[in-house]
Amino acid sequence: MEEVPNKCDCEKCDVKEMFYKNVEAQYIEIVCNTKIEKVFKKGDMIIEEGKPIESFIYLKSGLVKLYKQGEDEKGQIIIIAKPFDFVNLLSVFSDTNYNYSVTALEDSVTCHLDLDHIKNMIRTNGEFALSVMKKISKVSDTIILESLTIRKKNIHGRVAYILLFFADQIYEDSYFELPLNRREIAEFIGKTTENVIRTLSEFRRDGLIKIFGKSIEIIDKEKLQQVSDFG
Amino acid sequence: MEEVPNKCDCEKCDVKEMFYKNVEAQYIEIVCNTKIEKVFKKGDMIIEEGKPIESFIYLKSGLVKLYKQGEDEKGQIIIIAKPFDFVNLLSVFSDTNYNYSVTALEDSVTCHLDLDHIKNMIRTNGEFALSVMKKISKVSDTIILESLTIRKKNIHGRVAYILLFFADQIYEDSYFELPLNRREIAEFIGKTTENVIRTLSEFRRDGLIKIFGKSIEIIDKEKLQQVSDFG
DNA sequence: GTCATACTATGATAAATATCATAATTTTAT
DNA sequence: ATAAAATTATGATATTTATCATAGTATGAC
Repeated sequence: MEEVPNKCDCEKCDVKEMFYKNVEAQYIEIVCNTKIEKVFKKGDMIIEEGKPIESFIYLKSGLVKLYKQGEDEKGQIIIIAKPFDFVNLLSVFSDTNYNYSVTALEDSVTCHLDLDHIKNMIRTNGEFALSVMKKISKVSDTIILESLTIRKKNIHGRVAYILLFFADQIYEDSYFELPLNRREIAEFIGKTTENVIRTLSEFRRDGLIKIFGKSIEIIDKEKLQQVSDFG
Repeated sequence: MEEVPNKCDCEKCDVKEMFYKNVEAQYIEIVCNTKIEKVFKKGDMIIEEGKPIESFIYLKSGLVKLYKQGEDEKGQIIIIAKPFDFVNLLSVFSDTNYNYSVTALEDSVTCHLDLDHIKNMIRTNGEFALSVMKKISKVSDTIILESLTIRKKNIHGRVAYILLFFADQIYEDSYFELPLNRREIAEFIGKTTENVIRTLSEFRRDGLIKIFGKSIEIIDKEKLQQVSDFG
């Protein structure tokens, strides 16, 4: 992991949006001057469960997984987060230590803002406070509703859902390279690795997808959608 | 449902705590004067999925369930909320309509505060903003972590977990009346009604609990805890 | 390049859970 | 009070999913 101090110049940054819309210039200055960017390679751990929460972190580029690693058991993936989904806002205002870990699924860059500065801005700027609140609320909502959606499906529905999730929401392409291995998909959808593999093989046999190792091509999207919806 | 306008006089109210600690007297006045209390009978619907979010609601007394009701399928219970767990803060700052429904499991009283007043207070009072944020964050965290906890258990573990949840966190008594019927327990833990019933019967046969209709007495708490932890 | 290790794959079997059927019991409505 | 409806209960069976076993394939370390 590499540290790169940087000015606030990211395109399409939600946080910047909140800043520029709502925050006076001198505060932007302070926050930007203390901002740190960190560069992570695929597989690097960004946040470790149990460690103290020291800054306000969001993802600038790349892809990460949030997960919980219980003792020797298998992990549980909570969400896959893409850029500008905040990474650590689940507990950042309610807890002192992380309840989950975050690992880079692809080479990723994170922005770290001083937590006290952010809190000061919330204290002194109401519109900014409401923006942050809206963002937190949205992310929590998404996690909860997605987990309910997945939980009512059988394994076929769950695997189909994940494939469409990557195709539609992450890569916007019917051909993509899976950022998770089969075990991680299993940890995301709450099934065993073997059955994830088996289900993918079935989808391939039925002509719904093509599999080239970690690469997937969705062939019959309509039918895959049906499996996701009704499975 | 009965409407009762009321002053801010509730004991142990988290919101009042936030107010008195952080908010100037004139704001308290405004919020209190527009506060409405509503009285619900067991089984009454408090919030209906899809309806617009019009106020900031929290539970003063009683017990409620948050759930999602999909078409003709069975519902999914998200959490059981007790007094001073806010009821509607999951989406209140990020959405215009409810993503879930709320129904009273016991006779309940809710407090309704004008949403615009609350937002104004957040705008004008930083400490209050941080308090609200902390509360939202905490509730979301709890929901997410609880759902992960349940999801890694088998049916025995899940039923044991629910029984201990009511005994320890809701009623603080090893003897209590279940506020959910067997179908609702099933909707909470994501298993079928029949298997919930069967599991309760097994626990009874094994001497872990006694069952008198909806009333439960936990006989061997240590063993039930083991089933919850390792099942 | 080769070896070790992890990942993908598939079959056989076991275990867990859901579904279907039926009946007793409790609750609700009239 | 009684009928209807919902809930609780249990057994039999089917289905789904997990586990165990084994092997091929890919990947990384040296």
